[in-house]
Amino acid sequence: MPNQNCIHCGSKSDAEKHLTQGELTTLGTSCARVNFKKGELIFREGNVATNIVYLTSGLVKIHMKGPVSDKILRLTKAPAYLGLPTTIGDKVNQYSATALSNSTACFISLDIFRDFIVQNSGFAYEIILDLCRNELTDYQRYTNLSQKQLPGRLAEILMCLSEKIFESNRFELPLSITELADFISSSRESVSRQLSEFAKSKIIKLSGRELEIVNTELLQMICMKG
DNA sequence: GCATTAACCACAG
DNA sequence: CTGTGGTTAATGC
Repeated sequence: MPNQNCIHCGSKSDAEKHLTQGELTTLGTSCARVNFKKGELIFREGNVATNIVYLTSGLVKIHMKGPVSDKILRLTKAPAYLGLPTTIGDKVNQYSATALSNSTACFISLDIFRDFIVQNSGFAYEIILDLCRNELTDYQRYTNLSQKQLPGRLAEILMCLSEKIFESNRFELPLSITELADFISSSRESVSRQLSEFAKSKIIKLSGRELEIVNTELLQMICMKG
């Protein structure tokens, strides 16, 4: 595969915008762009981490194996880095990333990436910023999810999908019922029932995977009350 | 006690 | 994988 031309790439991360022409050229020699189909694994928990992965298009779930079942940690929408903590923080991936839609990701050699952090403070700062923001939203989600009952937890995820991911009241559910359960730490049966409940009380409309939030105010209420 | 919540199991599409 | 019904354990009036 020929080297990527990162200099003129339109999907640079905020950090990469700080790179010099020379650094971008270096980046090009060690960056490979790969397409993934919906459902394909981008990197696997337990494998050796040798690349930084930057998602340029698509939606991805970050998940790890629990003692009982899979646990979805986070949904990540492009553009975003997928595994900075697991790639830099350990030699082996602590979690997996799976494409929820057709996606494109750049694989960047860890050595090069580390050099940029050491050499370029603007680049390093953006990376730290990214990590900090993610950590904050994760803290928020986990405190929220751990203190709400099922309706509140499900409502929160639906609101999040609607507001943050799709920016619409109407969207196709990117997660199966089982995955929703893995996300909000519940059982698939409970999620299934709760979704029907929401539909029955006209808060949402669900046909197949198509979901429409009809009564946003009420869903918001349920979300906040827990 | 009684009601509520939600997990677990089993079975059927 | 999803939906449903029955059962059960924990928790809160």
